[in-house]
Amino acid sequence: MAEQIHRRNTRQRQVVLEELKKLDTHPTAADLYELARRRLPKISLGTVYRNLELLVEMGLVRKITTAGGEARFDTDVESHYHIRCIQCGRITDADGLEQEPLSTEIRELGGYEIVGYRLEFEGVCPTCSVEDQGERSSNETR
Amino acid sequence: MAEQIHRRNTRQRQVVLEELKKLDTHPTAADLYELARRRLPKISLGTVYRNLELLVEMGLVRKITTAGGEARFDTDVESHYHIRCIQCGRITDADGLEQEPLSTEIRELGGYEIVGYRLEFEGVCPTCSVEDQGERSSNETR
DNA sequence: GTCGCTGCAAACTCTTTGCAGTGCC
DNA sequence: GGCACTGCAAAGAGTTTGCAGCGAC
Repeated sequence: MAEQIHRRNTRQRQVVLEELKKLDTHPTAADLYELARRRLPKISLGTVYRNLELLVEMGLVRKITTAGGEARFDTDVESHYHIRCIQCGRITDADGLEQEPLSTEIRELGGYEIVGYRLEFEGVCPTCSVEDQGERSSNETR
Repeated sequence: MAEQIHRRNTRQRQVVLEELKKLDTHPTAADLYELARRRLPKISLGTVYRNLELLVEMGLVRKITTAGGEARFDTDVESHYHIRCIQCGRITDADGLEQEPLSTEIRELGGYEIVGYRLEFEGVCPTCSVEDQGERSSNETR
């Protein structure tokens, strides 16, 4: 269980991690694929996924799974909250609010052994907020 | 925008809602499809999805999108927290903890206009907890 | 009779996986 | 040189959608 797994330091893995570190925008796997492809035109999406998974296992990357669907990735491994734009899905760090450790009172809930929690704020990002103003006329229910 | 949309009260819609009301287990669309099929053998999964979407729009059903992937559904429209089993994905209501209204201080965060938040507890459900005990030998990393 | 809804199947999005070849250690 | 990793492509899960016919109102 605690056996050391051998990992190679491949160019693909380096590039994925480097591109992710450059950003603070919480890109999706597809975003990173596009960025990595500029440097390694033959890299495949499967490789990006496999490397992100490994990097998460190695503790270098955090995978953010929000209500929006696609997973997003982050090199800031420290725990912090996220804000999700309910219109475009963009994820931003909630700076200023540090994630509080789980209350020791909440170790058991509904028969579950509680190990953590995820808090996610929902809102409208500045970009979508501006677009809303301009789209008042062509508004649709869906 | 506020125009009245005419909706028919179809058998399929009734059955989906009735089956959902019977449960407090937060079934997935596929679960409801199976249940509905016992009463309407020809119902299609697409119809279940379409009706769930309509019922959500009508405010009769809540859609729960957790970190786990599949959406789950609930007729308890009142806001409350959920606990997700990190092993089997089961969702349970966090009884006893009422969802607190969003603090008036948090109306703006990182440039976002904040409209809400979602809090989800993570833990191991009673069933998986028991299984863990019995599977200590055949444990795998993945 | 109208048109919202249905069943069916195909399509779509995101992610994972099987395989044969490649290149890191 | 072994084998972790790659590119490619196909498969998989969950969900949506186009279409012709059906049935609630």
